[in-house]
Amino acid sequence: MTRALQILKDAGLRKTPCRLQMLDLLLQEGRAISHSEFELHLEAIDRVTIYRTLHTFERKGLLHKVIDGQNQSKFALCSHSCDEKEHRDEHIHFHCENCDKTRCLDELGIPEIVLPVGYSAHRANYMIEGICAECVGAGT
Amino acid sequence: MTRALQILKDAGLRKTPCRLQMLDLLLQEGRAISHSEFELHLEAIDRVTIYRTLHTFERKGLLHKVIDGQNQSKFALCSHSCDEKEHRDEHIHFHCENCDKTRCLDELGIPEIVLPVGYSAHRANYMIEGICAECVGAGT
DNA sequence: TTCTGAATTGCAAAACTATTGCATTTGCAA
DNA sequence: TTGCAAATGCAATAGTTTTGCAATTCAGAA
Ligand SMILES: [Mn+2]
Ligand SMILES: [Mn+2]
Ligand SMILES: [Zn+2]
Ligand SMILES: [Zn+2]
Repeated sequence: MTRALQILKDAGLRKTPCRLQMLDLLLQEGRAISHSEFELHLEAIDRVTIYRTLHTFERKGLLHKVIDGQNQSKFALCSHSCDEKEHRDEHIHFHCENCDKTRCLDELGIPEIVLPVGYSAHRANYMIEGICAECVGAGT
Repeated sequence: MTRALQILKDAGLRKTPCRLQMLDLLLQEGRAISHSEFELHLEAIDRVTIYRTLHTFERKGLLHKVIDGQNQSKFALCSHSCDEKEHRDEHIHFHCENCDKTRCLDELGIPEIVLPVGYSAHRANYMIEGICAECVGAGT
């Protein structure tokens, strides 16, 4: 049984071509993917179905939305034990200014901050922009 | 001479009603403002002019773009010596889940991170979501 | 103060991004 | 194999940001 199929089973979701292709792309690329990038790879699939699948996957704890400062949401696989009840995706994200790819740095937690009196924190987002390992030293 | 006018002079920008009203709102609110919020306050001004003014101000180092938790862009006054050559806006931002207001925490720097080998950082973004000082204990 | 050219604006249109309604198709468990 | 809820495709709508261009306005020079 393929990895993508296992993920769908575990989430209690039906196996469909759109879902399998989207999971395959995410697994293969190992980074956050935008709606428009899915659209390019899934030629036979309707735009709307991709939007709906992204929402379903996010709700089920398969994906988390990554804010990378461009005006487009990207989505990355949740690595741990996220599910419908609770997401735990508090790690640093890296956006490459050269190739525009966005990656989860799962191993890097977000440093805690002491806030001014009166503020209370629920969630934090730490995003770094720069040049990724693939692009360093690679001209252009 | 009003504060807003002084800012325009210092930046070498012409005085126009749109620019003055936008700076006035930013100075009065002391927080990051979204395009749609400017649009509500500046009734006589065209949407497109607001977009263009935001870009101009950003380029001149008067504003910096703030990404809040919903991937929506907001804009806040630069507090220090930003200009056309260089922005220095590396501080933490706070987005309140209750009132949706976004503020710069200018006094809080962003903790540095050691990145995996090969990555190089240019800029960092640290955003906290939670409840702000104004909203804590204020029902609703 | 008046004049003049460049900067700024408004309006229309286009380009992008995301959501909704509904009829049809599909996956899966009984 | 069948029944039915879940998922999809398509058309339409809604929301956001950019672009082109003609008309207006600002600020410095005369
Ligand atoms: Mn992530
Ligand atoms: Mn700020
Ligand atoms: Zn890169
Ligand atoms: Zn608040």
